[in-house]
Amino acid sequence: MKPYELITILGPTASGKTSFAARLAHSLNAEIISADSRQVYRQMDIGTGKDLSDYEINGNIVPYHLIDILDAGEKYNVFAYQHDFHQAFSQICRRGRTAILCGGTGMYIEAVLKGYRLLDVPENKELRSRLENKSLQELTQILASYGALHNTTDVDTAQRAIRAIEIADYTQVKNAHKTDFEPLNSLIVGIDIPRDIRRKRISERLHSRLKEGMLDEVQQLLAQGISPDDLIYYGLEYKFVTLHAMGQLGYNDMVQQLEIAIHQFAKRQMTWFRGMERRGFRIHWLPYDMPAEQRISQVTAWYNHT
RNA sequence: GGGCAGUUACCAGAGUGGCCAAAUGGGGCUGACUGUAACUCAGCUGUCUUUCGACUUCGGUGGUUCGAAUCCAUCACUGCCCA
Repeated sequence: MKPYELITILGPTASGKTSFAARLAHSLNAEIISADSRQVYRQMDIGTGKDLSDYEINGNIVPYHLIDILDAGEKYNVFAYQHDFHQAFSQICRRGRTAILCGGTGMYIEAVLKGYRLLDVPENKELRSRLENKSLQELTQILASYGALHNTTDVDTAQRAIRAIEIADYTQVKNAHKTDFEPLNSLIVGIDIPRDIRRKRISERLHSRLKEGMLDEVQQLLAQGISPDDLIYYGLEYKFVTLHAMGQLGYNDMVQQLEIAIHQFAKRQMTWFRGMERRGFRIHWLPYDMPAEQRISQVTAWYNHT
């Protein structure tokens, strides 16, 4: 069996994966590569639950990558992630250290582990405005007219169909090259947390983040000129708090709806991880409440024995 | 004490004699996803059954009727108004 090239730690939000990954990294003299589609943004700290203090173990900062690499409001996507991941990964390898991929964005994790072949397709505003008012049926026809589909994403909504057309169109016109990253052999560890405890933690964490100034964080982003729509697109915290800031949602409704949305998000994350297992990834689940030292020695043993 | 309104599945809430296991929304569960993924979308959600279907439900009880969530009586509870 081929030796592991890295360790992946995954789990739903509020499962404690970051603090575990940091302790593990500290113990293995490893570095962490984040797999979180929202923590890439600077100034989006409380709402994305960055908890940068988690990376400090016994006074040492565990090196981490792909956090705070973009300004809020900028665009990011799987392609960029795949690229950035490999840049960080090869640096870490060059230093002779172990890389720990840790995060909750299932698609980003799968993209790098599986070696998705992607193309850097920028947003095509002209194309989008042209497709804006078309029905899903029309869009499906347009997409079909491009011939071979370049992906297998469910094209079940106009939004997804438009992006698929954008990609098909770009592929044709520019004749661009796809990324060519190899799949990676990773030990995958999942943090297993019972649903009721996960839900309880999510609720508690939401309330403490509100106390920590989550509303101010959003206010500040708005004050800097970031458009409400962009913030709303970021989802969850940024969506509901922005709606509240814009006067479209009362405080209590915001808290209530946001809490529900985060629970639903955590469920979707689990659906993705189970899907990965169905697609052939072996995930080693460890209980969320197993003592850290025990988890570290277990993971270390798995990692070394491949 | 008197008057009126109400009591429907986890919640909200339609339904006012047969087409009702009961609209719709929310929640919950399961799932899809190689492209903005903290997105977006789909299915299920009384019980048993893979399906067909069978069975038990619409506050309790007792009636009317071929047939009742729907009509009548009565009891209980809730809300509002008058005392």
